[in-house]
Amino acid sequence: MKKENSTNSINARQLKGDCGTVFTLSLIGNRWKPVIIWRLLDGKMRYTELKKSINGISERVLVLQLREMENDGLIQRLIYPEVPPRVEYELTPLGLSMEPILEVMSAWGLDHMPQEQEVPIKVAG
Amino acid sequence: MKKENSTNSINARQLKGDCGTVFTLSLIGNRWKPVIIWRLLDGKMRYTELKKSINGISERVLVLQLREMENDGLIQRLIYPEVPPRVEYELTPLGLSMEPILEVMSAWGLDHMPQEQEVPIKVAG
DNA sequence: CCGCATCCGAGAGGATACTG
DNA sequence: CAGTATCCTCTCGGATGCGG
Repeated sequence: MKKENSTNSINARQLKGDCGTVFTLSLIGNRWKPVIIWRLLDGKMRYTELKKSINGISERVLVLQLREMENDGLIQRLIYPEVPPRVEYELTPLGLSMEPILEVMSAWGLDHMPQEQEVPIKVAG
Repeated sequence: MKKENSTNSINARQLKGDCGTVFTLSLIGNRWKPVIIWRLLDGKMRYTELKKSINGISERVLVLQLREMENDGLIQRLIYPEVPPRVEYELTPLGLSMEPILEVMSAWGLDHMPQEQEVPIKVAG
């Protein structure tokens, strides 16, 4: 809470802050991208692996998100010319650089969620 | 990039991470809320003040966002029974606790935006 | 001054069937 | 296996007019 500016006009810090957050959220401020990045922080994954690990996402949406993230330079798509086909997704350095943001958001969320229920760890492996 | 888990199953860190980020983004992961919080970090503001300071937002959307944020406990609405009416919006402690998140997102955004153009500071005051 | 009511278009995200 | 192709719903956000 800085009151360095006592007038009602907007200051540069605010405008730049807007800019930054708006840009950041344009890349990851939606339903699935943070989850995808979170998964890929443990290393590259194949398409079906991602799909199975992300509960509730549809195929269409997963592909759309992956394509957008590839265009934004957050992930890299690795295609192996094999039969059956094999595609892996991997974070770029830019994507990796988002880890601190996700950590902060995750920590705040866990701290302030209504009732912190422990997530069941049991997952089909 | 932690590879503490070499199997393909999901681990607890990931699930909790999802949870936290999804919850956090459900509160501020949209077009205007980060900007509104950013404004209020400098202190409480009146409705019209907010409207003028946030370029491009419509009245309807501003009110909707403010109501949602009030319901989520991020801001407090202060009504002064005067004529003409006077309403001020102020961050709650919960809303204030989001400052670090916005700072991190803003910093990352400014660092990685295509061309960092200086924002013109000239604003009608 | 501070909204609320109404209408509207765009697009995000979902379900499902099909293909190289 | 790794996607396309359709179709559909629902919410977000915008424009505008009115009311206490």
